[in-house]
Amino acid sequence: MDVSHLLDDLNEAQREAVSASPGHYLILAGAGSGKTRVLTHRIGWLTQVERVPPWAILAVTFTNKAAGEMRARLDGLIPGGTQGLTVGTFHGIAHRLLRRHWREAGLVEGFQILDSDDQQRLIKRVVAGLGLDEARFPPRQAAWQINQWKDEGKRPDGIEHRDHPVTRTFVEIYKAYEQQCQRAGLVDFAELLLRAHELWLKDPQVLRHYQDRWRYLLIDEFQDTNTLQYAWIRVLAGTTGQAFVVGDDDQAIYGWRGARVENVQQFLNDFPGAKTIRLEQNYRSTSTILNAANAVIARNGGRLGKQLWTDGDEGDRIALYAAYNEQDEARFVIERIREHIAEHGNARDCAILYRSNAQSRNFEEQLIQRNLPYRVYGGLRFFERAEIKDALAYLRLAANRHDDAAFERAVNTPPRGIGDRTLDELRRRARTESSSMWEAALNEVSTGSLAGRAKNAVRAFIGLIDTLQRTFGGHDGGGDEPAALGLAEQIEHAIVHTGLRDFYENDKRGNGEARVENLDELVNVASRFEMTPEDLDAGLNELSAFLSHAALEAGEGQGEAWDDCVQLMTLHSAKGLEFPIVFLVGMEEGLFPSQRSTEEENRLEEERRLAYVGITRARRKLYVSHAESRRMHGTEMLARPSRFLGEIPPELIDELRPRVQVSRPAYADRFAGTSIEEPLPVRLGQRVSHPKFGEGTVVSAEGAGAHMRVQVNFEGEGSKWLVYAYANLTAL
DNA sequence: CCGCGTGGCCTTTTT
DNA sequence: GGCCACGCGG
Repeated sequence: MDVSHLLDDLNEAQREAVSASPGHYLILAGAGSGKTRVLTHRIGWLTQVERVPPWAILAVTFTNKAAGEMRARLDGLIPGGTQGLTVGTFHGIAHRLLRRHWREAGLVEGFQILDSDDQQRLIKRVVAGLGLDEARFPPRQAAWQINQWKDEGKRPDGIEHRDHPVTRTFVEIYKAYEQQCQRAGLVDFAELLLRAHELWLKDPQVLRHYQDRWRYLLIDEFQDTNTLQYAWIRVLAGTTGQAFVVGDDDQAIYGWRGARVENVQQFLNDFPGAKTIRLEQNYRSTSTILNAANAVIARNGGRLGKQLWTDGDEGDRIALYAAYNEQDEARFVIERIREHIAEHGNARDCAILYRSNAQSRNFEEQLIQRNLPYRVYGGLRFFERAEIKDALAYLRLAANRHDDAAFERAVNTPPRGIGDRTLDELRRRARTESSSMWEAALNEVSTGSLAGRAKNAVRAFIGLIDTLQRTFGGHDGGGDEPAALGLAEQIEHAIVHTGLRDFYENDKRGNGEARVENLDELVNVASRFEMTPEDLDAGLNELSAFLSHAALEAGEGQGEAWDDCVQLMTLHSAKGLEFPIVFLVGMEEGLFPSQRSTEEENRLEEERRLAYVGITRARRKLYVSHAESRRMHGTEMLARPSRFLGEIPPELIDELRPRVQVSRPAYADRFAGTSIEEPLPVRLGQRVSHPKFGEGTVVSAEGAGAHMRVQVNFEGEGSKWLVYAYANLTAL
């Protein structure tokens, strides 16, 4: 068989990876080095040369988008040859596994998935139910902690320091939350992975089955794996599986959400005989851009080491613009974009990348003013919209009465006279009888102490859900059921008969019209929905499959990627993408690197990797900019240029609009962390006294001169930001 | 139950 | 500055 198409057009390192002999491999793939290509061609090689049956291959990605791209490229590469191949996200694969083995995993058959928003609401109610002070145990933080524990594979009984009062309380919240989920048949994202992992550990037969099946494991973005995902791969690989992991330690930017770059190093220890192959030739950027990226990332310690190179052009120098303020910065960027478009370029060639979402506003305002089309990535996705979740809550409730998260959402949206008082009563009853809200409602209607009006309202709601289910043609027992409604009809029916549509139509808050459109779109989406063979295989019904799909794949943000629009996004969302022209904006100390990351070396290095990611997004031309003054959180702040700018070799930079002020130090010295630091009037760690707040310690400072602010951690009062010039602090 | 005023907060994001 | 959660008054 001719397999030349698998190796032609590959460089030597890529070929080595694609055609590697059996064993474990770590592919260190630099930015733009053809990583996806290597992954897909490796799969082609395995199936066509090594004669590995496709069903023995498992390819894991982090996002649905990445999984979809891989599938599409495989289809192009090995036509018809991908039958039975598993490509999916960690969560998607865990989900399928649990559907198939729900009994062994200790779940109910029709379990549903809780998204982060549902999870947080549920935890909030758990915190309230335990009688805890929400100020001392914020639901947000509790959710974060629980997810962190789950990501580390920990159940309440396995948590250390449970004798510490604060930890103990969080463990209690965790326990109570777990019980609620179990009773309601709900599984959150982290739980999907944890359950699947536990299933393997406690059921050797199931594990054996999958170890025997998936002998070839390919993992994308390996540097982003967390503890549990890594454990998952190890268990699944067992002693027979072969792991081919692809990643880049220099692009690890998700440490804050539990990803462990250390896993890359760990892999070499844990997988016997693992070999490392480096992909360093870059096919994306000019050598100028690569040299800048290499120089910046070289400042990080503990790297596995890689040096990007290209045999392409040197290209333009990097343009640096020092703006007066954030508006001047936006004006500069938009002007360059206008010039580009005027020279018959496309708007979509240009990307504006920033550290935090709030920075998009300035650019959006000026883009609107100049009448340029743009698209902001991120933000609310389709299935995360309130009206969509409202509609789905009715379906969830019709499918499973004990889904408290859905009950709470549906019960009074639209308003039907079931207020907080009534709900508190139902919650109290559900808690004491450890039942679902639905059961509590039933009991309350028959034997409860609710006032007449409230009781009627609750009774009407129960009737509404029952009717809904009957109309759907569910499995409600009765002999002569009407023909079952299709998914789209069910949704349409629910939207109309629950009053949701009317409610949003008459919504005077201005966006009602858009919400109704979204509801209509939901019906459209449902009518186009098709179950995958895996869904059918797992024995899912259409509704369950659709609901899972909604939670697992929240859909696109606004707009379509293919329109000719200027692209605006955070540096994090830009990972994996590339653009001919990139504007890296807001390169200022305190913003990028962000204030909170400058105190710890680890976090600073992660910021630096983010800078590396940003620089390497650009194909032809990179602009970097910073503003000397910027409005942040409502106040004008002065900021020094980012240290990362100073880390780019000066000879690669073209400074636009050279500064005329003589009062400022010359170029190199303007950058923080290079040589001159403006002296601070206080030291970090300095003990100070404040007339009102008492004594405390200076923990950080930002800005300069009259605008300088310091953060002081006061005993008893907590930490506060104070404008140094007015704070009247005395050093102790 | 709704609308409005106030106070606190404030990186990054996918599943 | 802007968003969101909460509390009060109609």
